[in-house]
Amino acid sequence: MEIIVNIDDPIPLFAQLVAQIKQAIASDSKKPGDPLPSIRQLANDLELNSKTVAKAYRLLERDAVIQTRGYRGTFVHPDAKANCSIDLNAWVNQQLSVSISSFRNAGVTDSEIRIAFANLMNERNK
Amino acid sequence: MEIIVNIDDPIPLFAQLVAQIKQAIASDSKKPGDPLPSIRQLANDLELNSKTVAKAYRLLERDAVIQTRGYRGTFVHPDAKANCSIDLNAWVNQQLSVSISSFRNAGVTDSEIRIAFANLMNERNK
DNA sequence: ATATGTACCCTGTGATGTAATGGTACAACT
DNA sequence: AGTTGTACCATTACATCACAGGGTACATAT
Repeated sequence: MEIIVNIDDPIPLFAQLVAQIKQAIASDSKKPGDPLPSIRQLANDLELNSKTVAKAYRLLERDAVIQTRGYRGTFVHPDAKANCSIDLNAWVNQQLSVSISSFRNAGVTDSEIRIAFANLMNERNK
Repeated sequence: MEIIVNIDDPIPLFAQLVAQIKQAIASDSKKPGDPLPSIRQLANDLELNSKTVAKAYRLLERDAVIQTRGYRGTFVHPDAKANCSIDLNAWVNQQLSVSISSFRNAGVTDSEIRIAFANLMNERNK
C-alpha cells in the first residue's frame, strides 16, 4: 500500500490518511484481515507525528473499517469494504443541512445559529 | 423608558438592548404603538455606536416586537406583547440539541460535527 | 436643513477551535 | 529488550468569528 501525504494540501493530514486507506480497501488493494503498518511505523515512514496517524486509525476503527488488536497490531476489518461506503459525515451533513435551512427560513441570523451551536457543543454534559 | 447598558457585562451590548426593550414591553411600560427613540438618538444617549443599536432594532423587528416605518421612526409592534415571549433562539437551541445528541450517540466526533457545521454555514448558497 | 432607517466600506480586539507537534507512560504481548 | 495501541500532559501556528466601533452614503420624509 503506497500512502503519500501532501503537507501543502489544505486537506488535513489525518484526513488524507483516512481517505487513502479507505481507497486502498475499496479498490481491493487491501483485503479484510490484511495487516496495516503500525502507528509508529507509518508515522516514521511518512515523517508524521504518531498522534496524527493514531487519529486516522481511531476514526477508521470507529467506522469499522479497520480493527486494532492491541499489541498484535491493526488489521482490515472483515466488513471493511461495506463499511467503507458508509459515510457518517454525509449523514451528519444531511441532518444539519435540514436544520440550518429551516433556521434561515425562519429569519434566524447565521450568527445566532453559530452561537447556539457553539453553546451546545461546549456543554459536554447531558 | 430607562435603558442602561453595562460595558463590563459579558452579555453583548446589543443583546442587553434587546432584553431591556422586551422587558419594557412585557411589563407594560411600553405599549403597542408607542414610539421608540431613534437609532441615532438612543446611540447618543447611551454613548453607543449607532450600529450596535441598529442591530438590536433589527432583531426586535424580525421578532415582530417593534416596527420600523422608515423615516417616520420606530414603534412598538401591535402584537409586541405576545411576540415578546416567543424565543426564536430557544427553538434553535432545542432543534440543534436533538441533532447533536444523535450525532454523538452515533460516535461522531465533536470535531467532525463542527467541521460539517462550519462547511454548511459557509455555503451561503441554496 | 434635519431626521428617519438602512446599506455599504473598513478596522481592531478577543475568544475559540483545529491541526499538528512533542514528551512520557502504561499493560500486554513477542 | 522491543513493539503494540493507547492515554495523559503540554505547546505552537493558524483560521474564523463575534462584537463594537468609525465613516460615508442613500431615498424619503418633515
